[in-house]
Amino acid sequence: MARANEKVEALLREYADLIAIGGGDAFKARAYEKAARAIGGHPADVAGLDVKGLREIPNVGKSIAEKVVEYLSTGRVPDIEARRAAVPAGVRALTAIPGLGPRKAFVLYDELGVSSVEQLEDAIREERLRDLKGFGEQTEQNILHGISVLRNADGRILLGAAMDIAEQIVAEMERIPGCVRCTYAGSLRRMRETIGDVDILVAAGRSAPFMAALTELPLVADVIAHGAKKTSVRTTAGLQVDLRVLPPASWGAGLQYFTGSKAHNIRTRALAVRQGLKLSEYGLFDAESGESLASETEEEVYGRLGLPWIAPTLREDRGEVAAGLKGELPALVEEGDIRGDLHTHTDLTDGLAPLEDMVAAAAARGYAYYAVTDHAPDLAMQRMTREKILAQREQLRALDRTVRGMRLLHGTELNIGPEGGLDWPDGFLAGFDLCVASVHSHFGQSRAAMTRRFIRACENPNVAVIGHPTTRRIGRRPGVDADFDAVFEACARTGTALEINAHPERLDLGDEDILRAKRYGVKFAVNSDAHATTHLPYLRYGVGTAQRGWLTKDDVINTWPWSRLHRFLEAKRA
DNA sequence: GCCGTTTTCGGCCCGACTGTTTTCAGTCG
Repeated sequence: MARANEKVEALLREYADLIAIGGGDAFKARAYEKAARAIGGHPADVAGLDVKGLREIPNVGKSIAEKVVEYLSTGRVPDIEARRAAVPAGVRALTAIPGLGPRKAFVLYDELGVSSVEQLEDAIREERLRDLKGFGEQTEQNILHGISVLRNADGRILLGAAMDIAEQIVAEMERIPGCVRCTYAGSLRRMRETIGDVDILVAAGRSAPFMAALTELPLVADVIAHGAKKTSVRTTAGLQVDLRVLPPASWGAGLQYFTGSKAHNIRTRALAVRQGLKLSEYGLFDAESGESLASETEEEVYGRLGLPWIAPTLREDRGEVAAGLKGELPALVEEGDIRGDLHTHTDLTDGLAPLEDMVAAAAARGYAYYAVTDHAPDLAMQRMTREKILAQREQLRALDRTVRGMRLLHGTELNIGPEGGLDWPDGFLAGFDLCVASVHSHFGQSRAAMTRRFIRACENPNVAVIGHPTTRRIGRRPGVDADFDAVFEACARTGTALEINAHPERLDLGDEDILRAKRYGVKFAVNSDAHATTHLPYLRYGVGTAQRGWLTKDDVINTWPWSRLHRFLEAKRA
């Protein structure tokens, strides 16, 4: 979604990096980083704000607000351009190499004139680095290795892929004698949509057996660090995995610390400091006496700080600590609250499994209702016809009489055409229990046309849910450009739910958009979009994303009993 | 550069690991 916020965020991040490289005040660099993040996550478009409005955003003060206004009105900020002139862009690119930070990057530029990854490789080959203070032969090797890592895997991998690896490693660790507890932490536990590295925690008396076992796993390609408290490896897929072994008595403090986020930890540590306490991964201590006050469970640690336990998916410093202090944390939707999946496919279109198999797999998950929503004819390659979908309806109704405890819904996933039209006329659509409508083509329309297109779809009385609203594919394709605030408003006005598509390549809507949409009073549907029985469990990632958007059961229509969901669908059609 | 239930000045989270040093700086999370 192209908002001015993202551009401003990138600009401020660049400025922060340039300050760090230039050897400026580290706290100043961090101030710019904090402001960048705050603006990136701010719900309102900063393009419409003046200095006063900008300063109401946390961590944005007079100086940054003025730079942002200047940037938005003229496209230029002289201070930043001066920094750019002093430090070529290539030097900043060097800091993307793992193990090479701003200080060493600047030394390379200052002493050797290196200002690109290629020049750095040449300098290493010519052995020009080892004469520099703080550099040596090993550093050369580490940088070369970092460059190859950078080129092979550009950083983060999808939530689902990281979860698969983490769960394998956790299972291996749990088999080792002496393992008291083991789980994954970090951004994975927070259910971020992409994962930079996986943090595994073990509670045990001795660390050595676990450290050794990790380095010997077949999926390990490379041992990055191997110590008593921490071991880091890189998997064959290029994912970094950090293992930490903690004494069982500090499990809760360690889990809290390594779950993060960094910003949440800074917030909780600051809260501790104000109470004369010190919070580290080993526990919550009295700052004066050093006495340990809490460490065994996260509940104790948060409790001693005056907070209720905060769900990991909320720990992004989006106001969860303040809400916790006031007792106003939302009762988040949980996977167990989901009563049915409202967007699934069968092999009648591009799914892999026949109707009976999908229904059996859904029943095994304990759902109260389940919608089959195969593609409609405008997605031409699916070759759908009225006859085929009506035959499926017959088959589904017959199956419904044999399945106990689960209501089957016959639906379809319609295509929202370039003008906002749908595959079938209203009369035919009225025969479905539920229609999901999604954009599958013409991604490049103008913002105005795309916005009109979504709003027209919302205004169709048969459309209950807008499927994967931005149509992004994480890491492959950005979302379409539309005025989503206008779309969210239309959804709220017409009683149309927005999907939180749980497929790990989509997670669409994403957390930031969910937070924005919720302000309009929109309802959501967390759906798997399963094309195979094995996709039904993807729902967990959608629920995690919904939690990251602070959603409760009441916000999510497929947690509702059928009677309430039915009324919601009927109200739209009335 | 930002911020304030100790504050408009003086803090700003904290520890592990590595490689270079011989007590520490840089990097990372």
